[in-house]
Amino acid sequence: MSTQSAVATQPDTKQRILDAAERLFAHEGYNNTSLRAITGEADVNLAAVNYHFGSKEALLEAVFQRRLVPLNQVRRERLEAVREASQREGRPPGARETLAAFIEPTLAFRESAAGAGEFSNLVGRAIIDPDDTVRKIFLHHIEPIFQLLFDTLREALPDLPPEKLFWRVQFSLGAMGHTIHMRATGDDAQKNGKFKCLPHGIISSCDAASMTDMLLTFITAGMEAP
Amino acid sequence: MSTQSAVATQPDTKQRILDAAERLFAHEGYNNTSLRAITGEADVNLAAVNYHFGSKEALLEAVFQRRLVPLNQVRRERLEAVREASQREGRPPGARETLAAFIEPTLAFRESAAGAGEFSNLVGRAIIDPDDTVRKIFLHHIEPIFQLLFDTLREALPDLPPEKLFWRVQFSLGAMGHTIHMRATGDDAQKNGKFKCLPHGIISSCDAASMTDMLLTFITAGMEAP
DNA sequence: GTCTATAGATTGATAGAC
DNA sequence: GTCTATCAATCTATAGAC
Repeated sequence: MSTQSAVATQPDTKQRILDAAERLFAHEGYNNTSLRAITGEADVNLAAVNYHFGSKEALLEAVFQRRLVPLNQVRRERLEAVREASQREGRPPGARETLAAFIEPTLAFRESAAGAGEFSNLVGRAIIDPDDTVRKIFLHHIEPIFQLLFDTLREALPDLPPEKLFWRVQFSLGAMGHTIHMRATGDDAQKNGKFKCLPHGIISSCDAASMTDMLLTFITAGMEAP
Repeated sequence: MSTQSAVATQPDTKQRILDAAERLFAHEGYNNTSLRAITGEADVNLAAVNYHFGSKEALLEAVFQRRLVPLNQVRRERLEAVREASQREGRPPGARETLAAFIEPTLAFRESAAGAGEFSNLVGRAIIDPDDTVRKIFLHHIEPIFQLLFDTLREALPDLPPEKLFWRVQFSLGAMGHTIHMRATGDDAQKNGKFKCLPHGIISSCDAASMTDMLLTFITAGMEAP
């Protein structure tokens, strides 16, 4: 990406590490993924990680950075479009369109770029991941956009006390994170019988569009509850 | 608990290990908690874990077993009370009372017994924990009660297609798990500035009663959405 | 039942040849 | 930039004295 002189030997080593790390972090979790697993899957040398990124934690940060910057850009544009439309038409923003502006890019991101689906799982995991390392890096990235979401929702639901709004947003994030994570592991899970909590052998179609719609319907109703 | 002859030297070693493991698993996560940390906190010897429980995984199972059996008993009784009342009065069960029968014991358990609060955090974590070990043991315990919850909700919401109901229950569990986990880490988080996503310095009162009420209001509205 | 000591495996990270 | 070899730390689990 940088020097002009280089006819670099393996121009995609960094990318391959990022892709493998993204997939494994999303699938196995940060703490359960060893550098050896990553370099093995990326088919690069073990030492390459520390050469290119410096440490495992810095690699995680790079994984987030690569996807979250453009994703947050989309979310920001959509949230600001919602606010501008509401100002232009002299009405408060709708709760559902506001939530959609935040959530749809997250779930749709899965189809947007090769490998982005794995990252979408990682986001779903990061929202709920109890681990401090993952949580800290992730929160740092979403904090500004979360603030914008919160402010827009305050306009959409002016009668809701801010404290209640805060918790309802948390409920929504929990639902979203858990949903993405279940989608991520769902395919394996059904084969492995890990999905035994799915009663009566119901097989759920979980295409992005219908999932997003169901989730938005659910949390919009919850958000607008009296 | 077993032999009658023993004047056991440290009758509470097992309990102390269980308590320490419960607290650390809930607070740090299963994979991030070493046996050394547990035995250090419990002030017992490292080898005592394997002597009393056999392995780290068996210890986790024992931690779940100790609390989940009585907790599920309460949930079962409350869910069956809801069903009986509905049959007796010739009406379908209410969505909110059904959800409350499942969720209230989980969040109220915190105040019920000494140390149970820690376990409540562990449950919140287990619902959403991506780790397979935790998830598998936990799912095995809640599967029957989950089935009962699902069946009762089907009666409460007969017009909702089962597939949609399934996902809405998942949304609710995600919201609940995330909520418990945030409550668990919230106190530390506010001090450490980890709660930076909390906009404008809003301090949320998170006593069990108001949290449960807010959560139930949210997910009941979501569950009853058209 | 409790303890010390240690085996045996895995981890993140690094030094140095090429 | 890539590789081998290895360090130092950590982990779960166990053997055996007391």
